[in-house]
Amino acid sequence: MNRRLTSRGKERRRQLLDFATQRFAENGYHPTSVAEIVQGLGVGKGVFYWYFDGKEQLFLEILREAQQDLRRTQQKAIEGVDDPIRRVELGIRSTMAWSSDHAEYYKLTQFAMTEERFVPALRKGQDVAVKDIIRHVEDGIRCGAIRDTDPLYIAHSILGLTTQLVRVFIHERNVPPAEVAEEAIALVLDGIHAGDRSSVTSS
Amino acid sequence: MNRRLTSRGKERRRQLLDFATQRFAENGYHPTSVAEIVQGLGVGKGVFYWYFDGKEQLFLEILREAQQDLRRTQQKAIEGVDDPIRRVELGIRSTMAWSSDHAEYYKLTQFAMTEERFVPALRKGQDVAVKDIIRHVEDGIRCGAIRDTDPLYIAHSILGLTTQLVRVFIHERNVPPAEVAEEAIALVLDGIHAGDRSSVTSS
DNA sequence: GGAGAACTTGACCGAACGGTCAAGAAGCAG
DNA sequence: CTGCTTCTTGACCGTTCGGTCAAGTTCTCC
Repeated sequence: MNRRLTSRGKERRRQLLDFATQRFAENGYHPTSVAEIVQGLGVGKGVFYWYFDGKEQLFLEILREAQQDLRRTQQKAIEGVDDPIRRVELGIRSTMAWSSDHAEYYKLTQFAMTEERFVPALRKGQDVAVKDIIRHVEDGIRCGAIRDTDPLYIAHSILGLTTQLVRVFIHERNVPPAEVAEEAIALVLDGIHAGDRSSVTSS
Repeated sequence: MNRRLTSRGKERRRQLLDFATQRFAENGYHPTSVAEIVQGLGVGKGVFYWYFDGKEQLFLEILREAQQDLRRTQQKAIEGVDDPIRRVELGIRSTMAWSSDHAEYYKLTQFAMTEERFVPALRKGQDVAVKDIIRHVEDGIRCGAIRDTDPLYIAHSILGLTTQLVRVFIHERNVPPAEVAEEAIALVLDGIHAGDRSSVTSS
């Protein structure tokens, strides 16, 4: 579906994307019908199919946009920083901030993983994220700042720990993202063991 | 729906639960219809509604059983062990083993989080898991083996890191669970920083 | 063997879904 | 105003879904 859109058209498309995202996140993909989406905007059903091929394409579009936006945010956050540990730190911090601003997107990802047809789109995004982290981790290993373990494990550990803390503390408990980021970074860098190895945890 | 079931009845119920679990995991909850489930067992539709109130109750039942089974496995694994770090370790190890044997449940959990009506059931299970971990963490803090950070953060960090490694390495890459457990434990205990603090990582 | 409980059948139902489309309104360029 | 594209309407369609139920079969126990 590639249509020439006027500025009014682009605006409509945005409205549809935003409202659908909100409803999908609040109530789930399947329980949210196309009829509900267009009713929510007070327009006819044809509007929806003017801008999108169907419900599925709309959903994929939402995923794609979110992945793109998060990655841009992360890259902006670490640009100009060389220290690999620092880059991981800033990546976590910016992810927490972004996730706090885009709570809706989390549930969409969760759901997407449960239906085969959405998995490929999702995997694409995660692969990019992991590749990004791995680059920093490998730099860190090379310069001796990070333990010499398979970077893939490390990258996914960071991803998993971060994701869970985002869900539980930011989305479910409304803890400020900066605060959660501090804890996440401390745990990522030094684990749960007692005995500080003085990670440079600037605040 | 509380029916007196003969042994034949119990067997049927099991078949329905198992087959539905498999299909939900493979293809998603919504795309799997009740009709498909009963066809898969070669029985009439009435059979389904003899044993369950509906599709939703069936799904909740599957979740409940899985949570119960995992917890029993964990408790069996740590019984008789006193050292808190050791208990966390064994908890992770048994979780990895169980997850490897029950790959289907992972996707079900993912999905359940995306629809409001399933969240309460899920939360109940997670709360129990967190409470279990917290008990060990508090013991660990008390005896100085674990850093003095909010146990809630630590518990969720462990949960999140473990969950992610399970998904990526056990479910997606078929790495042996024992191997993944080793990495998880090392990362949980000591973080990603270089410089071993000689966690007693027995193999 | 008889009675009642446990189980099974499958046609059927109303509702809801994603999606289509002929028709028309609104905006804009010439 | 004319003609073209963009945008909007909402009735309508075929399909599928979760769920019901009257009827029939099988099991159990006395």
